Amino acid sequence: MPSARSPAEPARIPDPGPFRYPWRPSRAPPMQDHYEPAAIEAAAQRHWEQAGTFRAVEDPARAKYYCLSMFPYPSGRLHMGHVRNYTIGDAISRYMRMQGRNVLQPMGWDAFGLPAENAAIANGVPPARWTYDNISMMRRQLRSLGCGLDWDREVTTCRPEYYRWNQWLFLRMLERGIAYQKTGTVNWDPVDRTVLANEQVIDGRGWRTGALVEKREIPMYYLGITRYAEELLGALAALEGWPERVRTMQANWIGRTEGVTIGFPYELDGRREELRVFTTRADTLFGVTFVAVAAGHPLARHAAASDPALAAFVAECERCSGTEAEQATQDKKGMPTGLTVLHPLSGRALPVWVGNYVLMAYGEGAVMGVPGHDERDFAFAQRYGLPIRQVIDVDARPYASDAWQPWYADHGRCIASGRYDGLGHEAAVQAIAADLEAAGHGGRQVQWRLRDWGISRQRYWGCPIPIIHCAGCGAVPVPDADLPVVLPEELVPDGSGNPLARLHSFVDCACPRCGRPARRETDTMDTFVDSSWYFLRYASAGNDASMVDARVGYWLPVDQYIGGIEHAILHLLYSRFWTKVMRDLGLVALGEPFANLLTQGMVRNAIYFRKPASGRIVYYSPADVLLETDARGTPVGARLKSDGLAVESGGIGTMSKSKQNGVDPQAIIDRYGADTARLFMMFAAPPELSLDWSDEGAEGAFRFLRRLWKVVHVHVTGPDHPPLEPAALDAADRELRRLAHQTLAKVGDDYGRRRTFNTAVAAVMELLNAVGRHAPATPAGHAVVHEALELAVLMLAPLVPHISHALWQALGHERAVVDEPWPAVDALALRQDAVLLVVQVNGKLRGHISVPVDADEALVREAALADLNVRRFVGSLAVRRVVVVRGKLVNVVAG
RNA sequence: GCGCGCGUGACGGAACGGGUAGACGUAGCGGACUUAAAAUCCGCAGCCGCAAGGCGUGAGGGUUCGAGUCCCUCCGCGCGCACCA
Repeated sequence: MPSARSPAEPARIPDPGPFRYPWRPSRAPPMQDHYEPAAIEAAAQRHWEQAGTFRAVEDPARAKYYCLSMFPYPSGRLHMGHVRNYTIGDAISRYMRMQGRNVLQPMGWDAFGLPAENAAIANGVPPARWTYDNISMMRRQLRSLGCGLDWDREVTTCRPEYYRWNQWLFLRMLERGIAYQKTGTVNWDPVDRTVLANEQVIDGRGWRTGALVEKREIPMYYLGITRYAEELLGALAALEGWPERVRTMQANWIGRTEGVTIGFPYELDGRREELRVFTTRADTLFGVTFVAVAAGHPLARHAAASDPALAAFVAECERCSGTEAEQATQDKKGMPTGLTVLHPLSGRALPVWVGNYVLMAYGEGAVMGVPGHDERDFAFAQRYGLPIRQVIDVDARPYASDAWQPWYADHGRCIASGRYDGLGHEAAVQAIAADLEAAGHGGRQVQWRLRDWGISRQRYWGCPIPIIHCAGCGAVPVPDADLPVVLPEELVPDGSGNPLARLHSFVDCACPRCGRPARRETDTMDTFVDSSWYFLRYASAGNDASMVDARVGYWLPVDQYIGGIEHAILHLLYSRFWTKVMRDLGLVALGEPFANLLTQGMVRNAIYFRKPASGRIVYYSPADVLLETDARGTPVGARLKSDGLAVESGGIGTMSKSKQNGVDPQAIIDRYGADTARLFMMFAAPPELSLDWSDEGAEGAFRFLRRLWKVVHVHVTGPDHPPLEPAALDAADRELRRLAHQTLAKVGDDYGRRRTFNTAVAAVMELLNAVGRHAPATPAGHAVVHEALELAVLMLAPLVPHISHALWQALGHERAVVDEPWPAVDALALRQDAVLLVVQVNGKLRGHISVPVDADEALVREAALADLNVRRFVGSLAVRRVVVVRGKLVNVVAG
């Protein structure tokens, strides 16, 4: 996903000032000679807790940095995706902290949702109990991971003190008409008598009952996100800190299309009506030979009322159209309604068909059929024997209606179109739109793909919608003074409808308007509502008097948001919308909540399975499989450890329960420590790419930390050394020192600008390898090693904070490493006398030359041409040109 | 079908603005240490070749002194999504 490469950190990093030499030749307290992660991780975490290190306090004098990872759904245990997400966020947070920023890194729980109800159905435990238990478990796991989180700002969306503000803002939207009621279609399980989520419908049947799912029209609440379509689309361009890919996806989802709405007049029961369609190809209007409507279109329903065959077809269309994707894959089918409409310009009569490929939700729910120039209409016309008419000419190419050619859909000049003949695409669209408008049959229009956001869910474990239904007054908003409408937490759903609806103490109430007995709304809100503003609440934590307060002005926008690519559309779009609504209500000053976005890749693992003759595939955990390799290490087969028999490889896939290829992060933390888990996650791949789990890789990360520990141990138990004097070093010491500062410059760039933690780790590994090879001959040499080790520990501190905490102490420091500033690069250390240049002849590598760093081009050229191997390859050829790239290479062009 | 990406050793990946392809790690091989194994340390390691050298970044073409990187065509894989009219 390189297009989604992390953007540059736009904020200016303060100048750290001149380089200082902070070392004291003090002896550190005695150091354990073995790396024992459990003990040092507990000690480091205890220190942060006692010092309140990560408690964020607003301070207008300091530049803030709001680093936010998407909060988890409390499903039970942390999975590797969480570990990756929170390690990336923590690394960025700790790095920015070292840069002197006032960092806020909060955490919370997206605690409402369907899995809690499913668990309740399976185990008979109230969703609340299950959810709160999971939260305690996962909070403990997050602490053991060592994330620098401000737990004082924890947000739990299933708590009334949070969701009361969902209700409060919903009422404000209702007052302004942004929230409104209309009917919507839901999946109805006739056996369980309950509404099913899309994911609970499998092949058109209810997941528990297997009953054929029916469609039902029920009243629901909607949020008018389409009013913000223009702004949501337009503002994308300014979100420079977002991956291009996500912006494109959102733009496609919002889907702005310019076209023409065309009304086809008809008479029905003596009344003059118009069938409206939307098209981007108004220039093909004279090629229309039929009009197709969606199964849910009023005309289709009208015709079906008196035609049983059509009624059956309409019912069939409606049954299988669970999702739009599903509808997209089915065979294109249709049926005539027997009705006709008139062409608005030619007056010709056109048949009206019902087509299963026409979407009720987009445009007008009807399309004009132009088989001559639309591939889908062409197939439809061929199947049902409808006329095909050419009305666009492209370079006088011969048109034949027996087979589709791709160029039929190209723009060209109108023919057989009366007075529009000869016009090009744009001119024809203009002219036809103008004439339609003059005739009162339509005109130019902008169409959006985006639809309003239906938030009603017929489910228990969610935020109650604050409405009371009164026989006399209708749907009455709950008065602000009566908020929150508290969700009772002791109910246990059993799969047959919403248990709230059967709880009289919840449902029975008095109408706030007339006082007569009334019924409380039992629908709850879509959980995307909860996650649409939690990032604002972190900045207003604990405020019982208002939804948000002035602290939002300090912390927002989020400087860095980190989460999975699967949220690229819905969550991020809803959050942007919600923020804009709050802005328009005067609650916040900002219009976009997330300045920079990092979408992390999936965590994957190998998949192994057997497919027995009985047919059902059985998956095996990679931990239970032994790989066989040939002499070169190429895998040739795999066997199950338990029975020694072969298993098939299913490649690599996202970790999932169904594929049995998940790895429990807790097991890794228990075995190697949190630092190893974190280091492996950050080293194995750049954050935006998918990451493949590898036991050996985790082992390798652990090995590196153990070696780091050992190198520091050997150093601090070695001879004393004087303070570093950079000016008086021998060549080898100077070289190590140059590498150390070069590495520091690279790692700072990798963390801050590129967000490529994997290459930063590789660079520190190289530095440590060099330190291991370096045999200091003098006390001054030990001072250089000391500096290199200190820099290594500081550089690794954002990634592996626990071992860094311990090693920093061992190197003789009283202040905790977490409070240290990011070290400054010593420009003097980077200075080199000579530089090695690559020499090519005709673009091929033929040698290297060493030249003074300030050598001019003539000197470099001369040195290159003097090189023996260069002379050998140039031979008798004439040197036509010598390209010199300063500090890099010389290319001798000969021929 | 459309849109957006991505194809580099056995594997994960590196190569940042067109300038030494394969950093770093994993797996592998050889050696040291050990009664032995593990751990650790040292070394080898893209392919062909004794070497000199040649060939190599999915395939083919182009631009350039120079292409993994830019452009075109094709193939494969992944993700997203609309039969969007």
